[in-house]
Amino acid sequence: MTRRYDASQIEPKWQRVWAEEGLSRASEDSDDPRPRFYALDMFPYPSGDLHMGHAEAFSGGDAIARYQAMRGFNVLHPIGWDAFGLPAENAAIKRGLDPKAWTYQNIEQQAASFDRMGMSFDGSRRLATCDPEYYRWTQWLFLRFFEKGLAYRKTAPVNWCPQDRTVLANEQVIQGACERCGTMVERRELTQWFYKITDYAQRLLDDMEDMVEWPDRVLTMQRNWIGRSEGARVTFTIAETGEEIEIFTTRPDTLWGVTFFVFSVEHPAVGRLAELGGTLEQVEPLIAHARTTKREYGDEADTKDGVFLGVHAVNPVNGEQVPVYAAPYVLMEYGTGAIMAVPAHDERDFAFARQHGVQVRPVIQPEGADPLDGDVMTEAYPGEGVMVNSGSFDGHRTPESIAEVAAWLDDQGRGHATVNFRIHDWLLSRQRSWGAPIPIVHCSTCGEVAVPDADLPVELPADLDFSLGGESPLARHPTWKHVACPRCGGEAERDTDTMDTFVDSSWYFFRYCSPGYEDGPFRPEDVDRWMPVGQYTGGVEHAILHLLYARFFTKVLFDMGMVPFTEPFPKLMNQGQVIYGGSSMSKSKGNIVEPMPLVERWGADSMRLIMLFAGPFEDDIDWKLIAGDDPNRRPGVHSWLGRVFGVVDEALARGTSAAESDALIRLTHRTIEGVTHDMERFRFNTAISKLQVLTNEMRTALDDGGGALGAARALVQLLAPFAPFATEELWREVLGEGSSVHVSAWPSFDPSLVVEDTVTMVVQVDGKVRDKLEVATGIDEAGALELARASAGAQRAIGDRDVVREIVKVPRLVNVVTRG
RNA sequence: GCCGGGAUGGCGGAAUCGGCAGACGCGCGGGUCUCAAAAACCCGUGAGCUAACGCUCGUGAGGGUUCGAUCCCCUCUCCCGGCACCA
Repeated sequence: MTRRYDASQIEPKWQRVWAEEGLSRASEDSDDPRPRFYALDMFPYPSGDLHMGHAEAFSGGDAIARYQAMRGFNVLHPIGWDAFGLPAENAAIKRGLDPKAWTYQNIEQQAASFDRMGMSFDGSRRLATCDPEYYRWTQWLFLRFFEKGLAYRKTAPVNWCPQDRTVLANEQVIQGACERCGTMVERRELTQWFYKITDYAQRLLDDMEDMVEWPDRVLTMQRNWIGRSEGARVTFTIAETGEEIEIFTTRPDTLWGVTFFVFSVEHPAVGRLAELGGTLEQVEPLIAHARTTKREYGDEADTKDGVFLGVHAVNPVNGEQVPVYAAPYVLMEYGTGAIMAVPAHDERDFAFARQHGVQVRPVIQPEGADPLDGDVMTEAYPGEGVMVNSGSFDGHRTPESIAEVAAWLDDQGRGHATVNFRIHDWLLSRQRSWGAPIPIVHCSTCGEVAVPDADLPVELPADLDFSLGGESPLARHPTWKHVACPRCGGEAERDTDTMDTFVDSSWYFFRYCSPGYEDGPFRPEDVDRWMPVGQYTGGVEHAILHLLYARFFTKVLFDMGMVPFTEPFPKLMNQGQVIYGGSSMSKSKGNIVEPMPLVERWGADSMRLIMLFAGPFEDDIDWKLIAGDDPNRRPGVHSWLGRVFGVVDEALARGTSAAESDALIRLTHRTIEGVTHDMERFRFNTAISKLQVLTNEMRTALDDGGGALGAARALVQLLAPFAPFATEELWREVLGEGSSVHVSAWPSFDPSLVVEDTVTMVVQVDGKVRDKLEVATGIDEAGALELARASAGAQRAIGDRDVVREIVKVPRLVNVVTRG
């Protein structure tokens, strides 16, 4: 009597049993002999219920966690929520909801959905970054950074939405407009808090050399973001005022080719110099434009835009005076916000020079080509060559001369070799109220004063008014900010900004090691035991921000002696996105497919198998292509699970009364080997296909009257990380095991049984397959050749032509080469 | 523009120390069962030629290396992702 597969009967039952048994709890028992494994998934943001992206990511992460547990590891697999941030506040503004209630309600819903999906999270370690007992330590860490000078305040330009009257993060500015109301944002100078990540730029770069188990694209993105350039800083002088202006260049060897000088229009000196030069009228519109408009890139007209300021710069290497311009093509945020322009050897400078009629003077001549002539050049020459018109450096070759000139500048006191980074310090303050308050008190006598550790957390007040107003709800609160200065006791005000949510997520993985710890963000011994993370799983959208910040935090904690390693995530795995019809799912496109209805209809096991069988884990899944448009169509993996129930049931019924065939035993061992190998490389799709092959062969064996009990046990165990509910049912209820399949030992294989005793040998003639022979695996070359020559297919193809060569690769192939 | 990754049946994908291209699944076609449908199960399914045995073509395009190329090399086209006036 074959048991029918019914997920709705099976899944809620085991969900309950596992919770009662505490199956997923990591062991802190010091007598536990098992090695530890930390399986970490990027924690979700609690806006609404789980979406398809979560279903995909966590299906993979959970498969890894369950696999490692069966491999004999004591697995830590925690979950939490990245729970501060804009959506909660927007819900409050738009719909008058309490952000805290909204957030915790969503967390409960997502937690229930995770349970329903069979995720093996250790529920005793659950956290949310908006819990006061969590952000207490976010604030504590901020103060440690502050003490070290790694958190500081400075005035910087930020994105300001005049409609919503608030600062926005860069991510919240879409094509120059506020993501919420569509208003063009302005740039405003505001005093903000920063983390000094630039101090760690070189180390963040260097340590990537050893991170061989990260995806290349993520490493590349981080390298580009850090943007290291070697070059020199050179000091120019404004002829009319005598003030010195430093520039950064990667090509000091072209200094003798400078024919003009350019400030970014946002450079603070521009207004003053334009006034002096009598060109303020022409310059002002450019400055105003830059202030209110997001830069458009790739705009040809913009590249050549610019205004002569009416003043001149003195070139330190030859004393020449060159005209000074202000132009939008020079970025305030890179280098010093001012450049020396060498049109003969820089594309952008060349375009600008031709537009404005500035001289082009080549100082690098390509070897073995016609000499460059500045008057007739049609494009810049950025390549290598020999220096000319460069004083005593004439005849020196680039690129070697770059360092030579830099060293010479240093000797002369006119500049110095340096390294420039593109990365900026991390602006962490937000004029938002659903975040961790910055634990600083501003006192008119004492200045910036740290809130004493004993007074942490600085808690958010419960009664914030989220209606739109002049200042943030926190700043507007009638009493919250007014406190006594911790140092002098005088009247003072709290900082009313909160921290970027990326601060919250830069250390949550440490907290999981010591849930509820009262004496610090984590207990160092716990972190020492569990970390670094064994496997980190999450979306590639965090390739730069979160992963870079978390690496930065870890290095700072290392320097403080709090953790014994400098990289938190040696292994990183990025899942692909779930898209629909070639583009991302979104409300506006109306193409959102929800995972939970799928789970209710077909079961969590089927949902997980659909996700992992669809293709390589790191590739996108186009839901339209793999599932079609009919939600009631039975998924193929669901039918397969039904067949698995059939074969396991039948294998048990037959028991040992019928012998298991040698072929099936060998296939079972090959499957164990193959699936194990695939799990190590996250090739879930091919692992599942191997299990399907085994299922099909078991079906055949049973239909032929044979046994399949050994194969059945292996199948159930190997499938357990993917389909935890169905396999538990089969393991305990059908196979009658006393304890969970998820704590059973991952099956091992006998290498001697992995090798087939016969193999198909391909017989080729002139590289084309002409016959296939079944031969013994251990066949020797002479034997193989003899069989091949004699085969009907080879005879027919060779005909009466001469055999000129025979290639034998035992036992797989013989290729007979003819000439005829 | 620069960097990274791709292109294989109707579809998702498999196979790379160079050696049977298309595993596994979806879809589709045919069949069994059924009054019928669904489900389940069985068979078939790259294209073309052939009565059949078989043969030819085929992994984005072109070329090269090789007995043999989806795999290695060169040139090109297109697609996806990231960065984007970075001096």
